[in-house]
Amino acid sequence: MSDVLRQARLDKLSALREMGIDAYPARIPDSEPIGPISERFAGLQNEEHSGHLATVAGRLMAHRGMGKASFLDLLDGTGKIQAYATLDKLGEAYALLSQLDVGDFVAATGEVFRTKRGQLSVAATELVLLSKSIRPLPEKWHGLKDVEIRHRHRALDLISNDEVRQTFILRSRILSAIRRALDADGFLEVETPVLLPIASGGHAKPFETHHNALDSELYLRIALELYLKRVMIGGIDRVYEMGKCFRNEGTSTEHNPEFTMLEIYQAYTDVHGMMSLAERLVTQSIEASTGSFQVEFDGKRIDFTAPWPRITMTDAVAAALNIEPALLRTEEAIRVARQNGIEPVPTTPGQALNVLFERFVEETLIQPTFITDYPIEISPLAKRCPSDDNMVERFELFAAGMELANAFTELNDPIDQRARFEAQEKLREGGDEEAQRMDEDFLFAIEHGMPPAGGMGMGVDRLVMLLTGSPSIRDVILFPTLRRKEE
RNA sequence: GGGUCGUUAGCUCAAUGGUAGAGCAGCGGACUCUUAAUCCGUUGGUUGAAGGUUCAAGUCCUUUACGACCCA
Repeated sequence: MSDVLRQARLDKLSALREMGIDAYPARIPDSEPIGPISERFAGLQNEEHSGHLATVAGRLMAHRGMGKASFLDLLDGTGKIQAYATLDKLGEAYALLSQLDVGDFVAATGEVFRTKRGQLSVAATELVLLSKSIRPLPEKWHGLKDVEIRHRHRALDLISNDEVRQTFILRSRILSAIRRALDADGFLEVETPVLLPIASGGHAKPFETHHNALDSELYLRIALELYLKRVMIGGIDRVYEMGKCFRNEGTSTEHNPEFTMLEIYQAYTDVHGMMSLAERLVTQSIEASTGSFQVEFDGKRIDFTAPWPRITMTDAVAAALNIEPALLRTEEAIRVARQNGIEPVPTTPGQALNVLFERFVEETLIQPTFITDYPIEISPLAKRCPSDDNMVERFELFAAGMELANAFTELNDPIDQRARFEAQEKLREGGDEEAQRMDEDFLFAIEHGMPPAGGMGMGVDRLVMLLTGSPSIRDVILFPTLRRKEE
């Protein structure tokens, strides 16, 4: 950057030192939050004085000098208030103003009053520099728009763009609403390892790392599933974890290599229990955050009022292609895929159904919709449907064309589970790098008996995207993964 | 991985292939009720990087970095 602006502020630092002022004092005046003051004196008439002496502290966001009087806008985490600084009230301390810049932190003490023009203000009798900034903030009116700077230097984005700050406040409220809802239902939040000898429980390539002291390769987790099930096998009937998972793949508006996953396991229920749990969680998140069940997202209006429609994958694909559902349950499904230009041509009916779904249905699911009954070959951890050996009891929840959640009646048959893992390893040998890994430690646990259970995973970032109307996952992750830039 | 678009002052943006500009911020001055304060004056540039075409390149071409969007 041009050092001229920085140098001007460094010169002010020197000037302050000569004035005997510490620009970064360790002891600061006691102050009160700005927001409550604004609320308390909202009824103050123009030119009326409250008689209340307040000290406020915040970042200087604007400085309007009038010669022997100045107006300072101070912003803290709760709100903004104006300080009115005049030569006659401040005396020699008024000289401090000439060394202040927008971006500095300042405390002002004085009586709360309302100006002629109706602005609630503090008539400063004392002005104290709390911390000096030596770089200029982005421009006050147009703010910071450059997406790259916004992501690389999120602090500036948060300062400049109020809606960004609001998004992350809402994110926090959504997360705590989820925890509150689950805790109230008797779920226990646990923490399971991030560094694993084998990354299983999902279809994805993991990040690899190395443990020096153990001299062993480790992987970053791609899912929480198999460890949470071990906890449930151990007798914690209702368990969840909300934490980072890592997938070694490209980025998009819906993908970040590290993302926040919520996984929930509940003994003595099934996929249907998970459906109503999904509806409850989203409903309570909305009530705790935006309060609005109608969400504007990417130009579309999405209505989260439950219950949400439920449709089988087979019926959804059949409707999209205008064919008979029965056709998709047989080898004919492969022919249908070929006819619709699917490349490479799937080898099993289940894979064909899944690819057709992803190609022709997924993006059309704008309103919240449960898609149920998934092919077994893409669901190695889910229990079979009693009526159809080729399908499993599973749903995925879609909204705005995005996958929001994924749930099953959990497979608790250890013999079948081993066979499913073996089938996955075969796929891996056939070149599918994302096929799931055999996890002997998990099999060891499940062989001791696992209760019947429902389980669900939910993409927390995507839920936050929808509820805050953010079209990119990078809008809801404070520090999204970016390529390193040479400076 | 492929395609499209973008990158110019601290920030937001201009500039037919022909002298790189504006607003805000900054700096100097005036101003005791402003709030995008106002008024006068003024500083600030390796146009992301490298190469090429041309009398002349921010602009055209090639390569490249980073970002955004779309596609697989």
